[in-house]
Amino acid sequence: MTAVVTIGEFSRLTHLSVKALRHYHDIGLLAPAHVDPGTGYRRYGVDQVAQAQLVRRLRDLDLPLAEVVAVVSAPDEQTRNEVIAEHLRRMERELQRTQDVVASLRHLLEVGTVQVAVEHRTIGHLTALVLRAAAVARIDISAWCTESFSTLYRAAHAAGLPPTGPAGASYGPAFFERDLGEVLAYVPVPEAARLRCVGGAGSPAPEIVPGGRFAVGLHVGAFTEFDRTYAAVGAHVAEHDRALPLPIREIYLLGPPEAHDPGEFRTEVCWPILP
Amino acid sequence: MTAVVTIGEFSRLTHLSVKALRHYHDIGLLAPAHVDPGTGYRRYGVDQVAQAQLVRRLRDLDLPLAEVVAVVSAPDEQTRNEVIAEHLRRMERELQRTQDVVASLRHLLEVGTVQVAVEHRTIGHLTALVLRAAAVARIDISAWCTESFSTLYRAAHAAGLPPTGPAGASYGPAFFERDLGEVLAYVPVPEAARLRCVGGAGSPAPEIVPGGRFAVGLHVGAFTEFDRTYAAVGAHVAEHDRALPLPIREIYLLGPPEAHDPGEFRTEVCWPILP
DNA sequence: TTGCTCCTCACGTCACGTGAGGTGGC
DNA sequence: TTGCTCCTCACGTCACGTGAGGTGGC
Repeated sequence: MTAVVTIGEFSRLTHLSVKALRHYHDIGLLAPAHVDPGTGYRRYGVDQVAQAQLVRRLRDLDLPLAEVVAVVSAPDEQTRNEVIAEHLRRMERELQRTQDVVASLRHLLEVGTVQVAVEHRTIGHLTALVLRAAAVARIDISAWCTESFSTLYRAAHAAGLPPTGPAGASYGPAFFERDLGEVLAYVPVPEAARLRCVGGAGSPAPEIVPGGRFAVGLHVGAFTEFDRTYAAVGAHVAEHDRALPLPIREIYLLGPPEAHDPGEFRTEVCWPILP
Repeated sequence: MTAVVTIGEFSRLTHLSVKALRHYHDIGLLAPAHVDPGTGYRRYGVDQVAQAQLVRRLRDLDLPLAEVVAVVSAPDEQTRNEVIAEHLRRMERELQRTQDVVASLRHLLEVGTVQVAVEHRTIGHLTALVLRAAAVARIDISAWCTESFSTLYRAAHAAGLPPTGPAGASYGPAFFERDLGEVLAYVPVPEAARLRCVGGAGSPAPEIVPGGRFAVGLHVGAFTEFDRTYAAVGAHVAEHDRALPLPIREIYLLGPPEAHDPGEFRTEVCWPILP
């Protein structure tokens, strides 16, 4: 028989607040060993502290409660450790992003707004291997692009189609206005590809990517700084052209995996305008 | 005359979502240059993008909106940079804490619960220099203790009173149950000190710290691991003694600033019990 | 004229914290 | 018996996101 303690005692044992303990009971994580049916008084067994210690550390790492439940009720050690490891990787990525933003903020405060030369260009229709998604969240865009272009280049290579120009992607208005919207990634291939059967089932098939008239600015640097070139191109358009409510296109002249230093990345930002 | 754009265009220029822009307008941060009185349509000037870029970076760093307002409306560059710098320091501390918790989690998963030898001890009344606060938040406890003990040791030294034993602190029940409660820090000094006029105005004065009967366990290691020894001592008390609803005392046998490696810290955790 | 954009509520999210008002346990 | 602990609502926090329902602009 292990001893039982009141919620207040258990709080002192575990360094979890009474409010938190009641909440964990409400959601089914860490239910007390016994609840008095008349008074509702909670009694915790001292053998529950081990679980409480785990919960406390996971919450201190901001693991969402739903995942804490998953860890605590994991059928085996491996499942449990995988949830934790995935969260630690998420935190690593967050840290990297934070460092990028700090650098970007420093850059903004030092340099102020950037000057970007904006040119007008008519882009023709392109034959290309295409991947699209109806709703990509802005936070996921980097991972989505990495994966998509990897797939596209592999498919082009497997089909013996040499890319005929830089890859690109186009972003629907909702992607900016709602942080969630349609994205299309493409790798240009020879026109003749359309006549051939390319890839297997599930592989990207050749399509026509429609062209148009664009105001174009060259973005030099990391993707975290994209808004600065968008601001320059968009401001130019607002002052000199008529913007069209079509997707904005980015053309990746130089980027990963070829370039490793984000400072070297070169991307054209193409803003659709009235001809 | 700078051009004006709709909220949707401004969203594409700045990479701030339309919902976020409306929210920033509501709270008075980043108000549009013009609002149509009839329709409520917002029009932003393209010269507002610079401010928007700053806001976006600050929010990406999780600076609270109230402080973003403070930065954006700072009277001078120095005020602005100080708010930002303070936030960056906060983030540094957060990172350190996160790394500590990761280590602590790893330790828990590897070692499991710790064994702690618990002894019973009657502690007598102590003459000591004392600092107390009615409500210290758990997150602030480390900073509060560092500052308090620094003050106490300086006061003892200035008054020519050599500490007669290890320093300690006592934590009221609410400190654990509500993550916010009374804390008292003390440094023991010779009894004769009570007869002398010590320190100047505002300096801690000598007092009697009441003793009592305690269950005592030795905590070896970092303060982030405190809950493990609390669990051991508290469980022992629950099984063998009657706990009293009095403050729990910690006695700092070895800690900062003398020891630098948290692995070496030694602290006694004293749980008040019925004699 | 027809979509499309824009508008304003009202409510949801997440993990508790903050009281209010009341009762049981020692 | 007297505090003290414990209980359950109901609401607040923070920075927007998610619709609903409706109107203006090109």
